[in-house]
Amino acid sequence: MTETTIPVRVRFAPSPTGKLHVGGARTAIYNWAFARANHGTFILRIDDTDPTRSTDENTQVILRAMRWLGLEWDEGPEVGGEAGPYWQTECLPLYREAAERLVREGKAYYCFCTPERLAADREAAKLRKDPFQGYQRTCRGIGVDEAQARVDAGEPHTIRIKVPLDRGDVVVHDAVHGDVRFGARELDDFIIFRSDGTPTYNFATVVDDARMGITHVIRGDDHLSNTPRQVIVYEALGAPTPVFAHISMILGPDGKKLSKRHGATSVEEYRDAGFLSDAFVNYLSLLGWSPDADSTIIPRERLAAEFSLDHVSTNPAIMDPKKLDFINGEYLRAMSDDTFAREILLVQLRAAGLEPSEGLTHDEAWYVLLAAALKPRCTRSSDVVDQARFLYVADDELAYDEKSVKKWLAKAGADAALDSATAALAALPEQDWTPAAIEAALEPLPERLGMGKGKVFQPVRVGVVGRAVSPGIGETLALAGRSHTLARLERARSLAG
RNA sequence: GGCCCGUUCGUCUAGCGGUUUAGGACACCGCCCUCUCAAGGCGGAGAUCACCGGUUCGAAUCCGGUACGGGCUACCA
Repeated sequence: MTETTIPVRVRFAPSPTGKLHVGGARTAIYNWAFARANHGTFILRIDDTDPTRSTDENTQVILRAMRWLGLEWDEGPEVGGEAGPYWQTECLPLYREAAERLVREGKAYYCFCTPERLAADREAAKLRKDPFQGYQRTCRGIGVDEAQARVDAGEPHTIRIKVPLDRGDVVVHDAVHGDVRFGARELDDFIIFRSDGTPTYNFATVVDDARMGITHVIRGDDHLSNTPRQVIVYEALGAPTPVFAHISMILGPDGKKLSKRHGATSVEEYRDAGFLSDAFVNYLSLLGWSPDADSTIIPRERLAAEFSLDHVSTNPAIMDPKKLDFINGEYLRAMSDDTFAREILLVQLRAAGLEPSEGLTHDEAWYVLLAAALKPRCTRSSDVVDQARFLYVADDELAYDEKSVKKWLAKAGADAALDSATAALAALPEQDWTPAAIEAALEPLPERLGMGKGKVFQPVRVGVVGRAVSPGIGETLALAGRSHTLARLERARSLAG
């Protein structure tokens, strides 16, 4: 992007009023990637000024989600930094000081209008069809001494910013939208400090962003209209305005704002559903950004190296779960069998209670074989559980899928297929019980029986697996083991017609 | 009401005035591979670039308007 003379400092500032949503996650990813691509600093700040909705638990959930996403922050909670505090609730005195300083400097003033009065003014403006329905600057003319006296007397008051009368249009320099112009008449003297002594969002974030030396504010589109207000605050504070970058929203499949009724919305739900952090980050980063015309799989190193604001698209993106599945499958398949066995198989099987939490039920080679067999058949990590389940039930407790039995076992010829397969397999000694040897043993049977391959192999598969779908027959039987295979074939024989 | 933003295959996008019969990916369809299901390979269909006008020799690309969607306009963030 543009070359910057000062080092890049960006921040992600979630409100702990809920879990980390996919929209917030993408904002975090862009901030992180932008910092990395520009050798800058990525700051995490907790915007918890809303005490009624913010909770420590949510904060923890967000930190955990950030860690899971692999978005390590350089400054912020738990890691500290020069520009702290990184929690807005710890900055309350700072906001107060800043606001009072502005009052002293004549850049802000006390307002004694009651909410009722404001509502009435707004109503009146609407009635006379005044295009401007903002604050009428009622208290702007009150003398400094009088205002101070009323404040000292305990009269409820807010503090409002004083937009300079000679301030022209505000032009926001946005790295993704270009220059956006807001008419000077639209700006009103908005509240920066509430009567309860807390700062408003538009004030607190600017105080913090200025204090932290944020150079680029990358955030959701919903803040674009607030930006001119914030620019006024920067100017009052005498702080340089950062570059802004407003990114679009993420929508549900129906084109409406993403919400619970669309299914999973929080990062941890995706984690729990068996998505890989790398794949999830890859998918989300592509929702509104692309490095070139034809890349889909973008490792986070590449994202961190190539991310740039001028390739961020302006239009909202609809979340497509199918593509997420695809990308996740790609990452799964890209893993080595060994890694897949250790990080996916074992973890998932243990979570499902199939593998003991300590020790293993099979030897290492077995897991690698299982990994190789299952890897191309999974889109989510958790898919391995269902596919491996037949390997973890007792022979006499294996459940048979009704349709598969009907289609393959309860058919004429199935008995002959099972008998000859059993004979061929029984002749295979334990030490030769490998996928290749099993396939070699089974290979001549169809011709010998004068049957199609499916007619021979499918009854065997259903007999051992309980259903008609599994990895290749050699791998499947090798994984099941010799004795289990023979026991199951014998049991299946009774179901064959 | 006012202000602001957005609109390229179903979806994510490439595209920055001629290189475009608008490219890629997911999804979809077909074929190949094949003992099933995947994976993989090959191919196909799919977008009058929201609409209307203008600028230009030439526009998806620039300008204006309209429609639709979204945001802000709060003592929410």
